[in-house]
Amino acid sequence: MRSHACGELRLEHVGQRVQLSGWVNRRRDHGGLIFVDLRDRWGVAQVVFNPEVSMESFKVAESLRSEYVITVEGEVRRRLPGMENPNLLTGEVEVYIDRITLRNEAKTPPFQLDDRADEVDEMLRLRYRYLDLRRQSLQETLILRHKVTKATRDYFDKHSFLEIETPMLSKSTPEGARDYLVPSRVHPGEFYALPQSPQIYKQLLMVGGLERYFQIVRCFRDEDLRADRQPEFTQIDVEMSFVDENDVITFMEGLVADVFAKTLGVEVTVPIPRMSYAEAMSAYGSDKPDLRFDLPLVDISAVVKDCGFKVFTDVLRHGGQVKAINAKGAGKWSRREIDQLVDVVTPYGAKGLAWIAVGEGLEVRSAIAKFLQPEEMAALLQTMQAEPDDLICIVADKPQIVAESLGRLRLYFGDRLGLIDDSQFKFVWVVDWPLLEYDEATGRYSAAHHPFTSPKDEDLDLLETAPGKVRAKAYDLVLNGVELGGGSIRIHNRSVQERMFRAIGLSDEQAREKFGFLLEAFEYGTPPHGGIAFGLDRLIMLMAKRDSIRDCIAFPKTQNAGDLMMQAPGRVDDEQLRELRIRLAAEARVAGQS
RNA sequence: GGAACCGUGGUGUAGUUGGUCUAACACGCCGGCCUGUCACGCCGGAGAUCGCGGGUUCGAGUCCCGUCGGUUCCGCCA
Repeated sequence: MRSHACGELRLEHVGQRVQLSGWVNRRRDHGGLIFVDLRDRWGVAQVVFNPEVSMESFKVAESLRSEYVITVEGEVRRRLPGMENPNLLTGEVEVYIDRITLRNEAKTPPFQLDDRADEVDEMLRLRYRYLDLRRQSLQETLILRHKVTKATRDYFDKHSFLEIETPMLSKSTPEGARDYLVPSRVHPGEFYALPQSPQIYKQLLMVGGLERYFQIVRCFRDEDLRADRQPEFTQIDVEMSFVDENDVITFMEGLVADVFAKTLGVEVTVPIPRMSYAEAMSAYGSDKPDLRFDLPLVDISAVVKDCGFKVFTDVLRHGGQVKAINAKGAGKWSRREIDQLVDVVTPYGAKGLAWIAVGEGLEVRSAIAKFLQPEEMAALLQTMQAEPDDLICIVADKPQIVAESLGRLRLYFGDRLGLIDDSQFKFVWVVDWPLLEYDEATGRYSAAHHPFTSPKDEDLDLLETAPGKVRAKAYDLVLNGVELGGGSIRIHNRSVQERMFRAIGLSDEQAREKFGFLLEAFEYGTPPHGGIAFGLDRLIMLMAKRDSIRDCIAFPKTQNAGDLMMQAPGRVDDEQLRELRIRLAAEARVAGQS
């Protein structure tokens, strides 16, 4: 049905007879002459219907409408001088049509399938996703996605990795995200869980001697959605034997550099800088710092420790800290604008936001000025390297709250003050993560990464004495303030794994029940191993400069995990439920009546 | 579980404090004219009980409550 793609026609094809198939992108009817922009995946070509060339084709062309599907044949000609269209790659030529076959008519689409559709309500576009997909901007991200996975497979293949599939029907494990469950018909009352990640399988592949594994694999987490979180998403999943942290990091830097070079033509400088978790939290108030701009958090505890402002001194007396950021240029903002900044930090637990606006000659405008001695204020300004028009924002609280609220305020200023250069790709490895984090709700420690992460050798014996101080052999790759993925060197020794389980409050009995097969496997000569997983959807989102991973997935779900096109999820027949021995609770039955 | 924002012809928007709103504009759609357009042009036309339900009021697109859908965020996401 085609000899050429619409988008590939060039001057070199002039004089050739071609057959094209595609959609009517636009029709321009001049009465005695009709132009049609014919579109396929490869682009757009102008085809011309002239009654002097073919009255029969011309008659058909008069009835064409947007999105009609046609096949046309004719001769490629160079456009008349002055009639070229420089906006079109095919703009120097056009095809004079003498045969046309109407393959299918089309209803008028519910929205116009051009760039203007970016403004159309996403709800409508998701209901007609198959129409939205015809648009160039969406096709571009899917093409990029293909190129990225292709480059990824090539890279791993070149380094003798094996792509190995792991089960989708798996088992629910404690900890981690909520599982998607699949009822078993054969085992009434029992459920499979869809994998949150193939974590244990890939470790067992290492026990199985496969040495180098990767998989581009779907993962499922039944948690609430965000712009960068879908209930099903894709990971580039990797595991290697006989490696340490440095090996995995270096290897993945090679992948990133290779993929960016081959798909975007962007050179990623390796090695990618590394930053400890402690440093990231302290300087940027985030475990995924956006390094496209500076604006660091500065500890001013020492400067204000004896000042007259009780809020600061009380916090410091109770083990808190006082930190500040210096927003260049925001010192000129109105009182009203500055006062609204407090709304940025209160959702993260900050009880308030103190600020100092710096004017010409370093005179200050601030509600807390009266609590500070002149020399304290001078020291503060010097610590913050204050200049005219600066706005110094201060939060005093527990370290965690200070970090999070000032970290968010930093991002807010980065956006508001235009500090972010969108064209950049700023990578950073965050390393030396804590192994465990204390959960105030349960009064227990839980795994910060996952319970198979190896402690640093030198911290191993803190596991029982000071669990919060143990650092992990874990690493996250961060790009432009987004967590691209993370991994770790794993525990490969039964006794260490048992100590880890105990540290997170799992009894030996529970550990054996849930992970006995893993503990047993560790007794059969398990090699040291480690790995990582990258979020493919997020990677594409960042590479394509999109704000949502929905733009990088062919058929994404809405915030309440629904599919507006398929109307999934949906009710099932009573018979299906009977086979599964499942009976709906009363509230589920009522909710389903619609 | 919580907070905020959005919902007006097919699409995108306008609609000031409730009152010629008998709902406007652009695009699209339909019909007519047009042989060099390329977001073609010109002329004409159709198309909306303002998401849904209640309330306040003499009067609601506009105010209030609820509900549905969507988005962003908090919690959650080892």
